[in-house]
Amino acid sequence: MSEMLPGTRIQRKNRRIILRAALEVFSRHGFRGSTVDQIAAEAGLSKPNVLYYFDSKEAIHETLLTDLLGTWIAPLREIDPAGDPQEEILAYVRRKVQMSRDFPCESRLFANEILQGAPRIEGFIRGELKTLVDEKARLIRAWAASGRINDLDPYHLIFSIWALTQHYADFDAQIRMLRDDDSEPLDGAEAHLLMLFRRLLAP
Amino acid sequence: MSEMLPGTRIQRKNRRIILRAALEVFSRHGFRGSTVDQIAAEAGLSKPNVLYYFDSKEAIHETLLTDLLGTWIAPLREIDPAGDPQEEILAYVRRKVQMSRDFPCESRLFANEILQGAPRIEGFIRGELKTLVDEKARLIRAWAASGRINDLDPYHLIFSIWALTQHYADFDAQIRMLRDDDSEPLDGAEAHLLMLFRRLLAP
DNA sequence: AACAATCTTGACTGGATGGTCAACTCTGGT
DNA sequence: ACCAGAGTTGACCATCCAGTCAAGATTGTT
Repeated sequence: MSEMLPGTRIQRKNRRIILRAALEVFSRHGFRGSTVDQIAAEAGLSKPNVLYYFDSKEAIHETLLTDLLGTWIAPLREIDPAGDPQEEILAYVRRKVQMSRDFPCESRLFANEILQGAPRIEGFIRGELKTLVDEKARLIRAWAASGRINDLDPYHLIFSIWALTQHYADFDAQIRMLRDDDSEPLDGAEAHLLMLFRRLLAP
Repeated sequence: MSEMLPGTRIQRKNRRIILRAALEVFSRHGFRGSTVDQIAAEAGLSKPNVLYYFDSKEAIHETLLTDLLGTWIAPLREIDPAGDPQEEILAYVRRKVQMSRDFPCESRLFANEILQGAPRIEGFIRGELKTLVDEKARLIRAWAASGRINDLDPYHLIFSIWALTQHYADFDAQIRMLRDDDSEPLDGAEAHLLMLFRRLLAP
């Protein structure tokens, strides 16, 4: 039998179930607004059972956040200095749209943290994220200097991509209420955003 | 003596102080995450004193939200069908940037509500806001049909304006942590956003 | 000054909530 | 079948928190 993951089969299964349920609850109500009872109910377990697998509510939250951060910056990291500038940035937009579609809860969990002033992930933002953003900003500036894309502030460009893509996950409730049909808002969004950034980036 | 506002001088003063303090607290921690004690401390009053001026924590929150909604849609309402299409939309962007600068707490309070699924303001969104958005969407579509601006989905245009402008208020903490200098991020943002929408709207 | 109305607060209550524990059940290996 | 360890939970505790209340302090009016 493989020794890949720690814990028994049941441990692995229940920890996964709890994290899934906690993500749903935390992403909607924030840390303080969520209760262990809610998480337990969502997971289909009893409260003491949830606390058998995690030391505390705080520990569940921290696990979720830590797991999240890695996947959160992966799309930005994949921007290839050797690729075509416009295509690389548009591909990044596509990856971010995809993340809003596939991981809306994760997006809201992140948004909740930032809204509160980012106390739990300040280290990540000032460290790993800032290093990466600075690096990609230099790259974009170099691309602009070579005349292959419109010359714009790379930080504001990155913030614009974040704002526009994450908005469709974070403000999903509002967007749905403002639509007549019940089509997926993100379907039209991808085309709209690609058009927007194509125009913005054209030299 | 004027009878403009209800209550005594002290009542008006303290209600204002409490609402100001509550806005600060609620906008950071959300409704469930905030305590009356926090609000009282921020206001420099005792907890029972806060509850002397408002029936409940819920009542404070509701007052804030109701006060907010009116000012929140005013900038959109001001778009003038008789004006120049591009200038009208750019002026709307400018007003929204101004709101993020002047009322960041209000923006975060709103964002918190939407993140939670907008349970308290669903009526407002489906009613007053939707009516207004639909009206302005028709206007923008007519403008596009007349060839005076780029032909794009008016709903996605409006969502883009909201996403980009509110991002600077809602994600302020992150943006500050990613900057080296300590200049006001919104200074550069306004120029960036106006450039972005000028390019997007060009026919 | 005197009085009534308004304002303020320390001490309290009841319910919610995070976390514990002892007793119980289930699982897998022999 | 048996057993040791893993998994589960009802009952419980301590703390936090919204809201109450009665008693005292302040204010405005005469």
